[in-house]
Amino acid sequence: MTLSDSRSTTPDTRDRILDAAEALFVEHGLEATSMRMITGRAAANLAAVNYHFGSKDALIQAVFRRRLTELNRQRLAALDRIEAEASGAQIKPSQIVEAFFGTALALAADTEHGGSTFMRLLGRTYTEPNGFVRQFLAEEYAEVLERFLAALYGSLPGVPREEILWRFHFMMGAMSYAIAGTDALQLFAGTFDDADPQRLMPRLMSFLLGGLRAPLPTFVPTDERHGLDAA
Amino acid sequence: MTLSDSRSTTPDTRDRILDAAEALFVEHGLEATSMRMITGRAAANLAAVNYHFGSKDALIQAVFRRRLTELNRQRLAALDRIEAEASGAQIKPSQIVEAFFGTALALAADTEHGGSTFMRLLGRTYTEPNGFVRQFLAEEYAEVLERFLAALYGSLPGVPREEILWRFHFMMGAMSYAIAGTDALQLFAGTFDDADPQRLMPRLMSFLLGGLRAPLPTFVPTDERHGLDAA
DNA sequence: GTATGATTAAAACGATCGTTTTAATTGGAT
DNA sequence: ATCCAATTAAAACGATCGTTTTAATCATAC
Repeated sequence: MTLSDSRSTTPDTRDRILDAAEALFVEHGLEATSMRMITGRAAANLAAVNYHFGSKDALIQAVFRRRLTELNRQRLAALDRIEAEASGAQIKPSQIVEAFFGTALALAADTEHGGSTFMRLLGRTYTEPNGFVRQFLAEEYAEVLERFLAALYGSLPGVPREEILWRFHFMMGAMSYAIAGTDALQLFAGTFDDADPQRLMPRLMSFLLGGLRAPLPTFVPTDERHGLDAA
Repeated sequence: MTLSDSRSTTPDTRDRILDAAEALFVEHGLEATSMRMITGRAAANLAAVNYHFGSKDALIQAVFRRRLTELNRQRLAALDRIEAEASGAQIKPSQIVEAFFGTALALAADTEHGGSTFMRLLGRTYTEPNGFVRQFLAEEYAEVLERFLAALYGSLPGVPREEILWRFHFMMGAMSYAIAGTDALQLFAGTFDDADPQRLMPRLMSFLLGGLRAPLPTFVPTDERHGLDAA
């Protein structure tokens, strides 16, 4: 065997490196995390990363792929189940939203197996400037996005697809901030006591569905202000 | 004079460095942008950054402060105007949202004076892991956030403040992705033709207000699934 | 026990980083 | 014209980066 037996009682060097890198990437970012920081935290030799993964870039991909493959598999499985239960009938947008974002939030709530750590990393990586990371994420997400967007199109007939695409993008942003919330919100409001992850899910879901089902914007071609009526 | 006369016909070295750094920070990120890249693009000597700003960190702060001070000044002015016109009466949440996010989007639509460039940078910096950047942004935003959150609390009586705080956070995430949308969405959906910045404003506003005014989540203390009714 | 392949250890590689130092050049005021 | 402060230019600093090389150690099959 060459790589990743991965079925041993104590985590081998390869897994320790992945865990250390994941945690450090969240804490300092991809670029600011050095190989020496990673191998130091993993109690491995400096050359171990290049030996097991080939390069730092390959390690970054391995860190993301390890979690992302399983997350997207769960997402597709949830969508499959919904579509099977509907058996051709109309699917509610809330079901689709919950399948996509609920699965992610469930992983983000899993603090025992490092899922929470990874989701914080993933949330801030959607806007990562690093070119190869962006392309890698795009490829990893291609199938899932295609499936879920198609499902949303079908569940919201009459709504322009561009509008759905934008709103899905907005929902991704809200989710990203929701997951990173513990980091960012404490900077905003001094004391932010209610970071109960159990409440985060319904909070985000209400917000996302409210935004998704909001009245369509009335675009005024001139520079006249748009008229959104009150709350 | 010691620094920043800043009223000359041709941009001086200091301004050229700020513009170059701003553009490079968007393209490559803060850490991945080197002093040599900055001074090279600005047609300045390598030592010019340390001479005019003192350090790279100080330059980063200068890049953000230059735009952020004016943006937040406009935001507070818009809020002042709204509260003056209301003269004690109830203010609609849509007005507050538009004052905060509309001002930002207007800056993001200003491609002539680099406002668009900066807002893309700002959006991805909210989740920046770099410690000193986060603290700097928190300080720059402290007053504005306090004012706007207080205004939202007043305009949404009966809604728990924690809920408003979270939803404001979600709105920040949606706006961040909205501004970075041109970058990120083209990775998602292959051809994404409708990036008309004129339509972005009403699109985002509808979504934000829909999310802000969504029904409050019903939190179920057990692990029972939450019941959000359909679309 | 010994050979063999996988892994770890230790040291060094060239490159680039942010910063500093020293010198040259500029532009006004006297 | 001359001095002086501000700015620019050029070169080097030590530190750290990702990576590679070479040697030592480990585990296992024979």
